Amino acid sequence: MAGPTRWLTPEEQAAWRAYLGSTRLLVHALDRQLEADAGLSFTEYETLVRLSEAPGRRLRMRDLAGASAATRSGVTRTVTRLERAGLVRRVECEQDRRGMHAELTDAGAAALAAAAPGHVASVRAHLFDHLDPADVGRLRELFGRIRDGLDVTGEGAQAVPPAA
Amino acid sequence: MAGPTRWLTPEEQAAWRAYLGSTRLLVHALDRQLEADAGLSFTEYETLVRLSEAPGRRLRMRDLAGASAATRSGVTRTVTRLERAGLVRRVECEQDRRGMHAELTDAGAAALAAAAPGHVASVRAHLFDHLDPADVGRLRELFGRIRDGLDVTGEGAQAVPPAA
DNA sequence: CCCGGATGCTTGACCGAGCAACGATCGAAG
DNA sequence: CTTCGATCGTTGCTCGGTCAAGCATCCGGG
Repeated sequence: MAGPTRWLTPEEQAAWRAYLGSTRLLVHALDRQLEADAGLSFTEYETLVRLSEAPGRRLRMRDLAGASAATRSGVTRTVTRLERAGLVRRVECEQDRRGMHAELTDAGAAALAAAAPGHVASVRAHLFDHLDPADVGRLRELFGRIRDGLDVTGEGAQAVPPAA
Repeated sequence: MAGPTRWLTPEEQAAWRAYLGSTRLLVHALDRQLEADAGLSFTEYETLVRLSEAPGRRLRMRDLAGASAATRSGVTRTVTRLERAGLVRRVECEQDRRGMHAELTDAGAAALAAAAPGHVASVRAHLFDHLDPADVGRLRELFGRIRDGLDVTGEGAQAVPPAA
């Protein structure tokens, strides 16, 4: 530890709690909405989105994992679930025989198309309706920085620098 | 649905993804840090914090649930875990014989005191070091509004208002 | 060519959280 | 006082996720 703890100011604490609490409620609400409306979990929905944006509507498992901040095993199980539902198909990789592609099926694309409007409406209602354009830009820039500070230096040692 | 879907603008989409991704990474990092440093999950840590702030260092289960955006059953299990570790004690409620208090033990207070500096340092390193005071105020106000828009009107019907 | 370490995906064991259901208790209405 | 609906906390079930181990494959050094 570098020195005495610098506790959060009341303002920081309030911001931190509002951020945590609202995020938890928001994700939960989106999850429920998707599940009720389209029979998809938020994770599954996001997986479909990634695939739909990828060239050839397919992505290697590792890339899917990297893009989602999830572990490989989590991706495996999610894809298995989606495959069982017919929304995704596994395709072997020719260049690397270890590799696996997850490929969006037509049914998957249809499911995504059906689920998207409700999901977007929910995100708008709960999040963006409370933000003006300046907020959006600020949020983007701010959380972009936070993300970069996290996923590049993944290790916890960085959390409490030794001296400087 | 009120009308054609208003998709997210590229800016909104970027903000949304940065927000989601960084939050996921952040919470995960905090969880790992706490677990490694103090043997507590983030949920457990938060529970101890709430109790430490409550009068008499005790809170009813329902209030604990309400404060944490968690379900009653989740609180039951968390408290059971903490009780098994000796950090919390269950105390029956005199006014309401259905009720249960969770009360912080001295060992619990000590565990919290030991865990807090590292946790706060981690929150600073990953979050507040990227924010200036104006950002903090803005975040607080903004997420406060989002939270209020979510936990008061808990129902999903509000997500897509019929007309107005 | 062969071998050893690294990488990619999967699987098994475990854990934490939510939902639904349950028994116990409260409180208000008759 | 009795009764009926609502509330509190707990529990069974299931789901989704991580961790660690495993097998197959790749790739670079001898």
